[in-house]
Amino acid sequence: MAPSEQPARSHRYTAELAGRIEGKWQDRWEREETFAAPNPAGDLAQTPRGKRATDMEPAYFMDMFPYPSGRGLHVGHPLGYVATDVHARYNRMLGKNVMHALGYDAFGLPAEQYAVQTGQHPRVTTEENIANMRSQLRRLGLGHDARRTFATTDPEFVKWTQWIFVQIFDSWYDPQAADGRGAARPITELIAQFEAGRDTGRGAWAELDAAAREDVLQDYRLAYVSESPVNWCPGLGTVLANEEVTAEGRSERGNFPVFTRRLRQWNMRITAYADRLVDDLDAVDWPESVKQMQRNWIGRSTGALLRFSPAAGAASDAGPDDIEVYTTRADTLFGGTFLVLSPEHPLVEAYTAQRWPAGTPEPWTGGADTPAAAIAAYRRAAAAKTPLERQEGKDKTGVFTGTSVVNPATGEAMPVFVADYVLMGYGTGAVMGVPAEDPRDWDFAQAYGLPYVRTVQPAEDHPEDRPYTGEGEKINSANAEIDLNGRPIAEAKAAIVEWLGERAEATTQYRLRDWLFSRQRYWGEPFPIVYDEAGVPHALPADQLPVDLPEVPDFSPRTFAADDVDSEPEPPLGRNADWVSVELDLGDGPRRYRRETNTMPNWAGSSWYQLRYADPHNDAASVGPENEAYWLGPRGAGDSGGADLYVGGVEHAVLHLLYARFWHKVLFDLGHISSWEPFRKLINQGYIQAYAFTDARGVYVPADEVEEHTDEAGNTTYTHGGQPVAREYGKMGKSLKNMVTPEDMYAAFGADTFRVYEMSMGPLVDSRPWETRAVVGAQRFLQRVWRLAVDEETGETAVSDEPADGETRRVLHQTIAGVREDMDHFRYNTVVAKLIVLVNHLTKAGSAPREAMEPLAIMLAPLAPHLAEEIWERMGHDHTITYAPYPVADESQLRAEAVTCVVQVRGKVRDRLEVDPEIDPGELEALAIASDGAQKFLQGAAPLKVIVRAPKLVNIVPAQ
RNA sequence: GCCGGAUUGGCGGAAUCGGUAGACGCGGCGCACUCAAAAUGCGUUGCCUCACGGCGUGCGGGUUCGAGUCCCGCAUCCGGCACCA
Repeated sequence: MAPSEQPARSHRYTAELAGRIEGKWQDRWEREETFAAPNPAGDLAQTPRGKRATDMEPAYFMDMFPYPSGRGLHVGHPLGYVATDVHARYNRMLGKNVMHALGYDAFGLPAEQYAVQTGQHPRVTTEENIANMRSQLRRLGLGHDARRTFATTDPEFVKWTQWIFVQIFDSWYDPQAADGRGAARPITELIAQFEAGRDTGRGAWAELDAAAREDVLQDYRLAYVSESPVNWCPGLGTVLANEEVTAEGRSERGNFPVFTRRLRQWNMRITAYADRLVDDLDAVDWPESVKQMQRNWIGRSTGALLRFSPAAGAASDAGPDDIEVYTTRADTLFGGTFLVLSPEHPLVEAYTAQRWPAGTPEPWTGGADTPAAAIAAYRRAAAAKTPLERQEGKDKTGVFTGTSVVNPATGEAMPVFVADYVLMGYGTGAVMGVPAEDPRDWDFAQAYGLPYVRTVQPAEDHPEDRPYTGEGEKINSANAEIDLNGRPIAEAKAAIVEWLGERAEATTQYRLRDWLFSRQRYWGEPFPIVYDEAGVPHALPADQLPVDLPEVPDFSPRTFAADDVDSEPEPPLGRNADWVSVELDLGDGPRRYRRETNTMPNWAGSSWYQLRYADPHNDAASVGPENEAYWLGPRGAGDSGGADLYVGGVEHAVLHLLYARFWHKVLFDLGHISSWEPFRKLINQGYIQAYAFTDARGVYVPADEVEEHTDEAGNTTYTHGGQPVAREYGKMGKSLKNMVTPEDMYAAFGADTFRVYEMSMGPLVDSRPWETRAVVGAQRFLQRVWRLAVDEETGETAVSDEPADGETRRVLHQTIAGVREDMDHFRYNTVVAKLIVLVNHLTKAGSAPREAMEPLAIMLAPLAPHLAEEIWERMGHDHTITYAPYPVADESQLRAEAVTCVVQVRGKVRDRLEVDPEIDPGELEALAIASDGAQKFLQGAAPLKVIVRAPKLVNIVPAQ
């Protein structure tokens, strides 16, 4: 519209004016380095504000940093960033030294795939995407310390990622260290122990050559190469960590089938930290659900290893080794009627008999003439199954080995089977079959006609034809030496392990597997590892880092048909022969080495970036000790240390968050840092979801063109171009044609309105639907604030220096008290509601006293920082509102002159009284009983009982 | 199957110490201003009932003077794990 049309309202708070105000303050914050937080030491110790870090309480708030994809943001992406920004701004006003910055997690497949398509180097694409994302986010007014930003792809950052890898490679887990709790120690300490005579398991250390010594060390290093079963994904052309494989046995990325193959790959010995990763969850303030997911993922279980010997005469002539099984129910040994080996178990051959024993039931043989033939066929079939197929249907199958072991408790023979319901990857890969107390063993016993013996008295209503896994007294569990009958399960477990002596050992097992750490990709960190002629890996010293990515003719991973099980991984870095073969001096003169050609997984950079924000330019250390201790260090006994707040999506509950905890603990053990957890408090923000609409063909139509209709019966229907469409609810995105972008919001309302709306929609942790038409509510609120402070006709400041009236003071101080409380608990939705109440009161009162407007501006500043700065300045302040002290409620102003007391009869409200807040309870009781509402029920009679909660409530119970 | 979490008006949500259920916002309805519209302001808005009044926090029980809130049982939905011995 032309200005001449509406001269009277030329100073209205429109999207256009908001945009001007926002740009002004964003420029000024940048120019003045408003959000620069001083470090105690190093290059970031000085800031324009001149405050010293050591004079302030540190507060470190983090977001899960973004992957700078080229696809652009939608309104859901900034939710967490706005929340941490609100929290950070609030804490600055409480006088804390707030560190808040944002980096970029920039290695990964999308940039690589884009590079493959365009031929452009992924670094170019990545940097463009980062620049683009940075400008998109700048418009939100996030108060980040720009000096602390970085990308995981920056050579300076890669250098320290590689350095940390070397630390992990050059250490082992000493279970004796840290007073028996266990800790990572330098590998040199282990070598010294071997030199002093510690058993290597492969002969005397002094007699071993370099390659043999390295073989020994590889069993201890926290980063090691091993040939072991891994998840090979031909469709992606790379191997994957267990955490990256779905329950269906497919890749989380791309949904390709994943196969188990034995390959030589890098691993991280995260299993060494299993106990601490479980136990230390008690020290952090995280959502219980995430803690539970991590506990489940680590899967600690306590039980016992039991050893079974071959039955005399039944075994092959060779006399095979004992079979060790893991069980959590050692108490059920008397009910063990058979034994099962996983198809991959190393003792399968040794237990395979020459011929079927006389009387072997037909189903046990799998129809084969000899045990060897039956087992070979069975193993072949098992190997061809994907993990998914292996668990599908859960029908138990297996074949008899022809051999039996002896049950040490009963003396009975237990036939040994091979069956694929037993997994090689857990426990010992062998289980004792106890049909009566295990549903899986029950199913197998049913299928193969094996007997069962109950060893726990089932509950009375328990059906006879079911296994019983509940509590109860032991039965049928006695022999000449031990009698468990009548005892509870827990006691029986301990007793049986003790009785078995040499044949048993109490132990702990974990579901967690070591972390497969190498990938066959281009766009990742190269390993800081070279191999000598003997194939011995050598870590590169810090002064030779970073190892930069080589130029290669083709970035793409070599992928295969999704079901091509026999394909071999082929790392793209191997395509540059000049890079792979290198001459280096690692302390013993220049020699020729071959570089490791795998790259690190995506998770590497995010496993330690929480440290780098604290000291982003340090080129002598990943993080300087003084800066780490200040920002992340423990603040008292029992405190783990770590960032004060970490906000991000719950999808990283077991991947990133487990890896980051693991690396953090290794660095702690090695003495590089003082904190032993990376994140003290974790909040998982909810998702913003959106409605999408499909036409009669099931094709998505643009959601912003859909019209809503409500008929007289109140039914709502939707049409697009006059045709009915169906509504569904889900993610926001281009493919569902329901994407709303932050830019749309800036253009229509301004960034402050967008921020306020996102914070007011509901609790941070809940998911909620996006509704563009509701954003106007936030805009109206900010417009009212603006109108209180600024005359819309003249543009003059409208704040008065007259004192506020009593009622305004009361509302103001109630608001301050409530808002503070809510801010402390991240309840931003109710903060907004309370500020609206205050603003509505001032609007209704028709006055804007400075006494109320200044606290209002400060309370509004974390949520709508640009508008708050603008009116703060117009109220005569030269300095940014960022560090204005947060208001404190004056208790003496909170008391009202009268309060409403409800009069209840049998808990139902029957009357209301206006009373003095200080009223005497006895007086209030008399007033309540005399009230019309109460007398209607009492009719003059004395009440049976009266509960008085002065001054708010009286509940009367009449006599009848 | 196991483990977490949820269920409150047309919609998002408040009430978290057992004490006025529905704050605040969207949407709806009405009014003012306006030639008109937008914007803004004011009023109203859980359901049933003309009203008096009654009923209401997923369902069924219980504890209590009083229950959205605590206890027992059930249903539905969301998330995670799932042959882990």
